[in-house]
Amino acid sequence: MESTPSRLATKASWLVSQTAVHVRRLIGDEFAAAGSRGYHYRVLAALQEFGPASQAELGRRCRMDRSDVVQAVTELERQSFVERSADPADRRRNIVTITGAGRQQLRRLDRTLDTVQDELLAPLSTAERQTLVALLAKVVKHHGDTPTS
Amino acid sequence: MESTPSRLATKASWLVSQTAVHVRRLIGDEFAAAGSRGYHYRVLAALQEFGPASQAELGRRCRMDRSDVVQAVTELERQSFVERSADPADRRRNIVTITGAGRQQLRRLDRTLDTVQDELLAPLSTAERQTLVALLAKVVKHHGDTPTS
DNA sequence: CCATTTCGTTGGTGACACCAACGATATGAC
DNA sequence: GTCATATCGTTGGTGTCACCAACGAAATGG
Repeated sequence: MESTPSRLATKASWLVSQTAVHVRRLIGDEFAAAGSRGYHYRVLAALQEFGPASQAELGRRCRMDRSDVVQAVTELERQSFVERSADPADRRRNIVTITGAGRQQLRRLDRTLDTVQDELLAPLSTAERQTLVALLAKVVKHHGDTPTS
Repeated sequence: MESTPSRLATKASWLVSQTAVHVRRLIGDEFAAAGSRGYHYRVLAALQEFGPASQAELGRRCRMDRSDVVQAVTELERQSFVERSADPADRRRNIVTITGAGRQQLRRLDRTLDTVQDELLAPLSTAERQTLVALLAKVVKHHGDTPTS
């Protein structure tokens, strides 16, 4: 097997990107089989944990663009996993609510996601997994607090 | 600031993906300013480290699809960063060679990439950075040895 | 010699992230 | 109150990366 350039193999940016590729592969297949994708899971998770929310709030919580929330919610609505209703208190807003079927789908996605974590972190010990998660959390938090815009 | 669902924030897959998003943001801007993108860097790096190569070999080294190599090499050729020539020993192959200008571009991208590593890993100590790189390398290596196909 | 494989190429697809602009609505300053 | 400003949902784009199918040309192995 041809080896990859050391310039790449030793850089954190490359390793992160390639790991993310694997994440997408693992999740993509499983989610597609369930008729969902990453964006759908994010929205369902946010609704489950924080209750009904406007699309703008969902976007901020899930790190999604407003326009992508529109599409995700539309697709989830078509699958009867969420409901969209006008906010009487603020007529600009929609209130998005998760349904029973949505909760069920979320549980299903949660299960597959748990096995994905195991596959992804297979070569690491329990301690190493915790270390990796902690370090990545630190990086993500830092960039969340120090936004680009 | 609205917080993200704990389902997401605690999962390695989410943290990896979000970190990769930051990597793309950091690299994307800088590379675009230099008229390049990730694929271009990969090809230039492989050519620099291993010398002239066929497109198929570049694809295997850089984890790129054959068709994506075609486009990247075409664009690099248009910028005079590489040259494409037929392989006399195997008329199916092209031999791709990096040019002087290509080496210069690679050095430029290398520099910006170094500063990107610093920005990305800013919240981590030197020891933590090494740990993170080692853990990710283990994950990437594992999935490289255990290919999907 | 023929089946199989490899190579470059074309022309798609999908996921994710993002941007600009719009009308409708809410809010804050004055 | 009025008016500038900001927010919300929506539409309709764009770019990057990853990937797939199919093709002709060429090499290879049995």
